[in-house]
Amino acid sequence: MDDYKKQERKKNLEAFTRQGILDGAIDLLMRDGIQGLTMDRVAAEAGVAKGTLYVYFTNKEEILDAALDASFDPLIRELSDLLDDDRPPDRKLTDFALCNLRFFDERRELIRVFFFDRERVHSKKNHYADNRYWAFVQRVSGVLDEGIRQGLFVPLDSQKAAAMFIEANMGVVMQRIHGGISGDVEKDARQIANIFMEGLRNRK
Amino acid sequence: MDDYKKQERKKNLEAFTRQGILDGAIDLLMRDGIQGLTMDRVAAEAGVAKGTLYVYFTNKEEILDAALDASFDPLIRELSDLLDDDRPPDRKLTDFALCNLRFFDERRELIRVFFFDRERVHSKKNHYADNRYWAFVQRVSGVLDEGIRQGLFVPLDSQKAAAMFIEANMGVVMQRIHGGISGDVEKDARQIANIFMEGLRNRK
Amino acid sequence: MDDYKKQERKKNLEAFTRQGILDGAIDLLMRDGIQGLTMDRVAAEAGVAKGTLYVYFTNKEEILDAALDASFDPLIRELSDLLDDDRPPDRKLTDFALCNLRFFDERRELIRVFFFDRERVHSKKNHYADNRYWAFVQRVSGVLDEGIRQGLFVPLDSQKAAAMFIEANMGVVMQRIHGGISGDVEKDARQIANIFMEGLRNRK
Amino acid sequence: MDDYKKQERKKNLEAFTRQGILDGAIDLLMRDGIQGLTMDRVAAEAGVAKGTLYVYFTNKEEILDAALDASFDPLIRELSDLLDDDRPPDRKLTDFALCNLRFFDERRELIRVFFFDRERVHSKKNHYADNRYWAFVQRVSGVLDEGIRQGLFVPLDSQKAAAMFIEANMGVVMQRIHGGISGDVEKDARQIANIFMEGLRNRK
DNA sequence: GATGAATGAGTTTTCATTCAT
DNA sequence: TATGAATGAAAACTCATTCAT
Repeated sequence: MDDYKKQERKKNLEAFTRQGILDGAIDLLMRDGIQGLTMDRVAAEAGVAKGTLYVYFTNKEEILDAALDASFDPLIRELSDLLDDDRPPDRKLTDFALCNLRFFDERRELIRVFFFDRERVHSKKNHYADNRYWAFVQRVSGVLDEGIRQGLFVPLDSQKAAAMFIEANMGVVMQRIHGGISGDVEKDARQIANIFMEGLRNRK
Repeated sequence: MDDYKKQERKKNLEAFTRQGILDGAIDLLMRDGIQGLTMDRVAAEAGVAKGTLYVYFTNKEEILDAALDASFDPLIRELSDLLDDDRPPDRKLTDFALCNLRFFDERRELIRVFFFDRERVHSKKNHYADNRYWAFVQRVSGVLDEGIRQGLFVPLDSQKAAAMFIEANMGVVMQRIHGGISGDVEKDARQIANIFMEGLRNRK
Repeated sequence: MDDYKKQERKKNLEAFTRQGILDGAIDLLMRDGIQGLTMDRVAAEAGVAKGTLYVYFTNKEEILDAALDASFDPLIRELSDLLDDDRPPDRKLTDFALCNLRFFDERRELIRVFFFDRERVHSKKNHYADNRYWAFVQRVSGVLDEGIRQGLFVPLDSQKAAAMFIEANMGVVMQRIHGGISGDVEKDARQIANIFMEGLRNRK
Repeated sequence: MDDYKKQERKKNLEAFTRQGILDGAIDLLMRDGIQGLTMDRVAAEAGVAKGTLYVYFTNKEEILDAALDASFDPLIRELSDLLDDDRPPDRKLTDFALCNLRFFDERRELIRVFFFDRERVHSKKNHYADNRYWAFVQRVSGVLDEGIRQGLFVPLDSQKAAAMFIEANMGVVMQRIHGGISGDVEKDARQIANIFMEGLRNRK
């Protein structure tokens, strides 16, 4: 076996162990929340020795960060794709809401993590997840700007509206979880987008 | 000194120490977040011995709960009063937003605690703060129902809309804090209420 | 009121408070054992302030000692009277056992205290309860000596036999408590005395 | 080194540390009694960090239990063997007493622990040491039953007699310790068994 | 690289005792 | 004398991290 292949294999093996640790951490995170994430348990869950964790990560925080990243990755990717393509702005908002609702319906434990993550976020500058959050605010704000430019939406502070929109989504997610997920996702998603686009006002 | 006065004074003294502990806890909470709240630090901050904490509170959880309660008490009271009086529903929404924005502008550290509280909340049934949160969802939902009854708003799932509205407020709060509190409060408050009531749609 | 009367009254009052504290301690002792005896609880039980305990007793140990003394006082007195009067030695042994069994049947919580007291006893020289225990060994030993002198019992090391006899009583007490107090007291008492006096040997 | 050996060595090392902790705990127990058994001191005595204790035992109670077990193990084993073999019943009683006396002569501090253990025992159901105590009562009771069957002993409540016998042993142990261990063991053991078998009565 | 035994600083909690009023 | 608020030393337990193998 030549050196290149050897190195390749090694790299794969490493990636494999690293992923295993991360998977264990994510499982733990979804099961017991951030408080339940101890190095002992991560090691046990991943089936490696405690010391091994420190071979792949410098400390607990790094594992936590990576696990959080990985947890939200499917959502992030989906939302990203959605915002990237060429649907009309109003459609994008509805689909954005739909994605959110679906994601948390299936992973309701993550809502806790989501909020907690923000708590961590604000205690430490330049946190990755934080950046990601604000990146989404930016992008939704871009969608709104696009709608404004197209004359679809009224001119307004699109950044604030974007933040509002994202949070409003979380509000409905919490409502759904709190109430045992009543009502179908599509209807709720439409309502979110609707209120944002049409408002509550009855124009008869 | 007669007995009544003595007892009165004692009661005041007691309340004083208790409040001191609570103040210390709140300060700590706002400075370092929930993770920074240790009994040692609370005692130091309040200028009492560690044991004294246990004279006034049965355990750490009680202090935390009381501190959280106390932190949000001014906001809760203000919002409560506001929702109770006889303004028209649309005005209530604007004022609600205004209160929120003002409160967190001045106590921006509390936003972290606010979110974290919810994290704690969902891991433990029947938490007080949780009840308080959902009580507000209920009351805002009541305002919406009133507006619907008056023909002011279109009929919709008022509970979900209420949750959306409250969260949307938090979204703007975070925006303001993130961006260094740009723009005046009234304008932002009006925008929140506006989007909810009128929507984004440009009707030319 | 003259000075004498005043002082008398004071003394009575003092004795009254002291007794109240002791009564509270005894109740606590019987309810929760020695581990459950804290100064806080004694004060609450006695209906006085914590500080007051230190007016009447120098420290916790003194209260504990006094309470233990008082707890076993009825037993001590009864056994004392019994050993003092002029029954024949063999009768004394039976009656001794009977007293023991009856006492602990009604106050089974004290058996724990009894054993624990010995634990405390041996960790500290010259403990009162300890002395009392050995005093009883002495007196039972005296009864045996009397029986020996009368030609009733065979000559033997009466001190050791006395200790054996007292402990054997405790053994049956524990048996009774363990088995839910089966069999009547008189029969058990007679058996204890019998075995000691007649032995197990079958002489056909 | 092959895998088997490695694992073997590891197991030994582990057992070694565990035993070291236990030895420390036992020493402490014999020196200062149960009250003197704190995790800090056990760690210091065993020459390990406090945290290490929790690697090998889940909590203090487990250490205490294990230490008590280990302390009495030699006695338990010896008594067990003795009761198991085929000596005649009366011989078994004498030998039982002899074992007891010898054991506590050499480890006189354990007598405190022995009694205290019973205190703990009765405050908590299904404690191991408790079972062990009552198991011995059962087995001695079996010896008595055997003697009765053989026509050696008079028919009586063998359970109660067994409890008496065991406690009587403890009485003599305490006597010996109290009096500075006067008289030789054999004589005392014989006396215990004798009183039980022959009684005190002088038959001329 | 992988291990896992060992660590020890940090955390919550208890409670006998003191002392100013 | 009586009070009870305040104390602080001491106890049990946790867990991220290190390091020799």
